[in-house]
Amino acid sequence: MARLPVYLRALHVLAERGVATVSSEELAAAAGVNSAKLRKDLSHLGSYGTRGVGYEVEYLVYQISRELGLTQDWAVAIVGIGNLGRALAGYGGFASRGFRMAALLDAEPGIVGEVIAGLTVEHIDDLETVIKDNGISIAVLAVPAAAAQPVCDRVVTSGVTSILNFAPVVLSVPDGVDVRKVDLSIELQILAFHEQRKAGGPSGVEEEYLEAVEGQ
Amino acid sequence: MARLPVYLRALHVLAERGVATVSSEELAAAAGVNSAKLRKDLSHLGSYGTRGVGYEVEYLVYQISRELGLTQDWAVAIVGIGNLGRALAGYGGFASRGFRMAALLDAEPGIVGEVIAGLTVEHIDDLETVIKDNGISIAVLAVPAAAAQPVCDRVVTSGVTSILNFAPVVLSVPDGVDVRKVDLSIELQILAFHEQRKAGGPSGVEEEYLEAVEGQ
DNA sequence: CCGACTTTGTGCGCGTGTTCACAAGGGCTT
DNA sequence: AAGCCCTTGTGAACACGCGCACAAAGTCGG
Repeated sequence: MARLPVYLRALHVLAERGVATVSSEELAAAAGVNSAKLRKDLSHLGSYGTRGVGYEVEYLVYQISRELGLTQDWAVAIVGIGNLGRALAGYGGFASRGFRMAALLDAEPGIVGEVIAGLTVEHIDDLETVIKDNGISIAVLAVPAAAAQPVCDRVVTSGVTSILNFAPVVLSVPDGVDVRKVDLSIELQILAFHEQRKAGGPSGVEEEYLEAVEGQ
Repeated sequence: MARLPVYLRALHVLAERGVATVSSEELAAAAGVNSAKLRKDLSHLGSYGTRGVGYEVEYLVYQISRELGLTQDWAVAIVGIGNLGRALAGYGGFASRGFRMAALLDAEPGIVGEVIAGLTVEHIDDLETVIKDNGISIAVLAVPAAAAQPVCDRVVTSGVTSILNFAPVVLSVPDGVDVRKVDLSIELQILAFHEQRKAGGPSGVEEEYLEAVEGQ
């Protein structure tokens, strides 16, 4: 389930506060979901709650981490070390959750060799070797749109089976390979859509258009 | 609908290639969705197709842009000019879609005054003034987790009604304010979850745990 | 001008995910 | 030890979105 990471974060916050046990109601509020949904989610990975009391925070953290596969560490490569790639390489939220930045790759000669967050940027020509030698199974693509599909094909051929794609294109991959897409522009467009709705819909422009046409 | 931006991008690509008309089947393939779903989506914003022919690319671009509110320009502020904030400020995908970066804000004295992508970073103390003077209705939060809720409260008070949140916290906002959340760590965790499933589920660790406990 | 072909727009059934509501179960107090 | 209270876990109704399949509609060739 896609909500487990949210629960996990809320649990970590509670654990830091020294909270030992939490009810589904409280945790649901912290995670911003319905309490029944939370209980059903948790029941899908076993019965780890105590009726009349709630869930033991520490144990639940362990169970969710295990379910998500965060008890093992995952080697991640970032391909494309532009502004976004650099930001991702330096983002602390990854390392703290079992994700290890194992390689940075770029095509630009001026960038190759640079050291970022303790890693030397390698040339994309060595992509296959780097991925295999480091046992990388997750790749993050922060390359230009035109390069995304070719790079994608190469990382898949090299054995990567999970891809986080920041390029604004629809990647096609073989069965068995997972792709998640983050498109910053799309997020803003969705906000603009709702923003416009609040302001009374697209009517104003519509009428201008019709008037312009019919006025001829 | 959240898919309209995807259609729009595919249409832009087609328009650049000089394609004048497109069938739902082709466009659906380019956007990576089912053709019936695409037709239903498009029919929700009016009947802009011609049976037996398809959709006129240019006209459809206009209609979707209008529906999404991209025919007007939106003033956007980025709060938090760390690595991620810089990457966002320099991201070309925004300006090309009617989004105008109108202000950059940060709390760090060493960053305030810096010029990024043609904009001078302003101090967050002036947040209210900056937002009102520039007519900003959309804010992007790229601040540390601890600062997210206070900053959120301030931008909302200043009149912002749409927020794109990169901080790993659940923001609480009044009714009428839209929040979209992008959490890079969660995306990776979801990939790890599926990755683990491919490798046979969390069984290995489970057994180790049980053996360790029962062996006592 | 007509018929065959193509493609849109949509009614309908299905599966999934969500929520309500409650029974089962465990702790706590007396 | 017994009853009360609290919280989990889940059965069942509900809502929603998806996709199939087909009728309506418009184009193109003869």
